[in-house]
Amino acid sequence: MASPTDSRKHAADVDGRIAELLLAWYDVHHRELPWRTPPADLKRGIRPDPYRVWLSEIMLQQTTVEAVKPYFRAFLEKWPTVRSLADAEAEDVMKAWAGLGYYSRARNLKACAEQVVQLLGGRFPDSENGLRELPGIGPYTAAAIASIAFGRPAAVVDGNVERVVTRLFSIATPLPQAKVEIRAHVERMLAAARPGDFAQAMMDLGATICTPRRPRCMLCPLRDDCSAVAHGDPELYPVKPAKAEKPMRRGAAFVAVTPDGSVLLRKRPGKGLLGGMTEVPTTGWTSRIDGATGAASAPFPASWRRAGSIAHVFTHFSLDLEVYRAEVPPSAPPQGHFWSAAAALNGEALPTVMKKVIEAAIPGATKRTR
DNA sequence: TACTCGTGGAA
DNA sequence: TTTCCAAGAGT
Repeated sequence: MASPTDSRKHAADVDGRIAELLLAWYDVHHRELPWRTPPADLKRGIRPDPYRVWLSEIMLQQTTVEAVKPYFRAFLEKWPTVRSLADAEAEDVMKAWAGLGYYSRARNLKACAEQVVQLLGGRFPDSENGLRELPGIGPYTAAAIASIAFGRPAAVVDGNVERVVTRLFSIATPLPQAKVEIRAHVERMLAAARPGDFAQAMMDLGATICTPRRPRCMLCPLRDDCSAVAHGDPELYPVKPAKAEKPMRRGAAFVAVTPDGSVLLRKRPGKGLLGGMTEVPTTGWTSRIDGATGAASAPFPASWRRAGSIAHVFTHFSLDLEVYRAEVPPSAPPQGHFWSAAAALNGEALPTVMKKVIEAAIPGATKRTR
């Protein structure tokens, strides 16, 4: 009969073996990503640039690697250092972020860069607690930067880690209640000497092997230690609560265009949905409309004609917008509005939903180069 | 704790 | 077509 002490020692052995297997797999199978310092470089003493680690982690929040890549490259080209980003115009940052979604991240990104430069001498904090003080950096991102950029043994728990760990240990507790238990497991496995590689290895495993659907268990380095593989179906984990149904919202959008192709735009409020981004004039997005009501709610009288409609899906609601177009002579813009020249349209801080609206009214308008 | 907050790709 | 959901944070 094993004593409690023996039991704990056995558990520690298992955790240590898992970390070693995972790191050995990562050395061979790690993904090569623009923001990543590969393990061979780390072993040669090359240190990651905290600015790049931070920038990538903010962009990667709830966003796929493939979506982030071009934005990461563009940001690094425009603003190679945290100081250059701190000195940037906020509007230029929003323009560069347009299309990536979750626009509060862009506002917090700029605010964070300013704090790092003005309050911290241009250097990111090297501890979780220090990082947590900065805007846009929560529990996950603080742990990720501390471990990847500074080699701190922080427990990095993201969606990948939640999936890998709940499967490894058959944790049936639903998220988010299971987070405490997941974190405890990660902290025990962390004893390894390579915290940053361990975190990135867990994420690579989750992204390429231990996937949400149809996990490739036959290729998994942790297969022999995985409780879900041994006892049942890995796809059962993690257990998540049922999601709420998305309500439908409706509205009308108005694209006023001059003979030379300029389009009337305005800025949305700084906070909330699409905060700080640019849009064409629209009605509210709650009421059901008909054509007469739509044209009557335009920003000014004009010969508005239906140009079609667009559908867009946000995180918590779906939106149908009727699109109206009017040819108007050049004039002073209404209060709070501005004209964007045809050649400048593509560079505006237009979220995807607004590019859809403008495309419906003026095909090709947002795809022209400046 | 429970909402809010985007987008596009995969199955 | 529908559904899921991706390196979460702020309130």
